[in-house]
Amino acid sequence: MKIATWNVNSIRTRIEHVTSWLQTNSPDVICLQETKVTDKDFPLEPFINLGYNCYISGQKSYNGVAILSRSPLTQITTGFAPLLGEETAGIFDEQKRLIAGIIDDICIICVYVPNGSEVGSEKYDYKLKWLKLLQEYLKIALDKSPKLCICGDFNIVPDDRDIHNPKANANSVGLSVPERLALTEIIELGLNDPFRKFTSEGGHYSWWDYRAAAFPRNNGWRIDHHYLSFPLYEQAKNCTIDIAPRKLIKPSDHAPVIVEI
DNA sequence: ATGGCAGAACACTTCTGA
Repeated sequence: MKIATWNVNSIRTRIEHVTSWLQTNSPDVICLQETKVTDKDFPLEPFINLGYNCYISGQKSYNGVAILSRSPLTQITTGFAPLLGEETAGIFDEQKRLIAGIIDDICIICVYVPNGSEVGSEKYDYKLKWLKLLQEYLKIALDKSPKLCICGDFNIVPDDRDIHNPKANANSVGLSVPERLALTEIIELGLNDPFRKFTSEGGHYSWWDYRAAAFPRNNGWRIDHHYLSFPLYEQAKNCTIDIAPRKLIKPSDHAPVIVEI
C-alpha cells in the first residue's frame, strides 16, 4: 500500500498538478494539506473520476485537509473532539487541520500542524498547544489502532540534517527546542519516521521557499513526514520525496512524500 | 536586518505562509 502526503497550497490552483501526479504514481491513499477551500467548493469530480473516495475538512482561505483513497475509509472523523471531547478540543478544532479514517485495520491521520509564525509569538504558543493536544489524541488513537500512520505537514525540522542551513535558521520557527521536544514526545508514543529507515544523509527536503531561487539552490526544509507505529514501520518497504512536481510551472512550495508498506 | 514569492479575499491592499 502506497500512502502519500502533499501540502498542495490550494487544491483549486493545483488541481492539474495533483490529478496528473495521481495518474503517474497511483498511490492507494493521499493526504492533502492547505486545500484552502470550503467543503462545498472542493473540486471532488476530478478525483472521483480517477477512482478516489474523497474525505474533506476545509475552510475558507486557510488550512484545510483531505484524504483521498482508492478503497473506502470507515470511521471518518475530523478534528480533536472525537477522541479528546469538545471541552478539551475547545477552540483548536476551529481551524481545519486534522482528518482521520480507517482502511483495512490501519488508522490514517492527515495533519496540517500550525506554522507558528515567529518564536515567542501568539501563533507560536498556539502551535505548541496544538502539538500537545495532538500528543494526547495520538495516545488514544494508538490504543484503539495498533496499526497507525499519521502524515502531513508538521512544520517542524526534526534535526539539523533536515534543513540546508541549520545555523542561519537556528532561531527560526520550526527548529526551536520546544517544537522539536513536542515532536520527540509524539514519536516516543511509539512512532517512527520511515524516511529515516532508508536514508540517513541530509540534503533531502520537502519544502522550498518560493523566494530567492530556493529550489534550484536546494535551500530546503524537510517538514512533511510520515510517522508509523511499529507494526507498520517494520513493514515499510521505501519512503521517498518526489521533487518532480516542484519543478513544474506554478508549483506548490511543497513536494509529495510517499511511503510504501 | 530585510526582502524575496504565492494564494485568497469584504481584493488593488492585507494577511498568511516557514
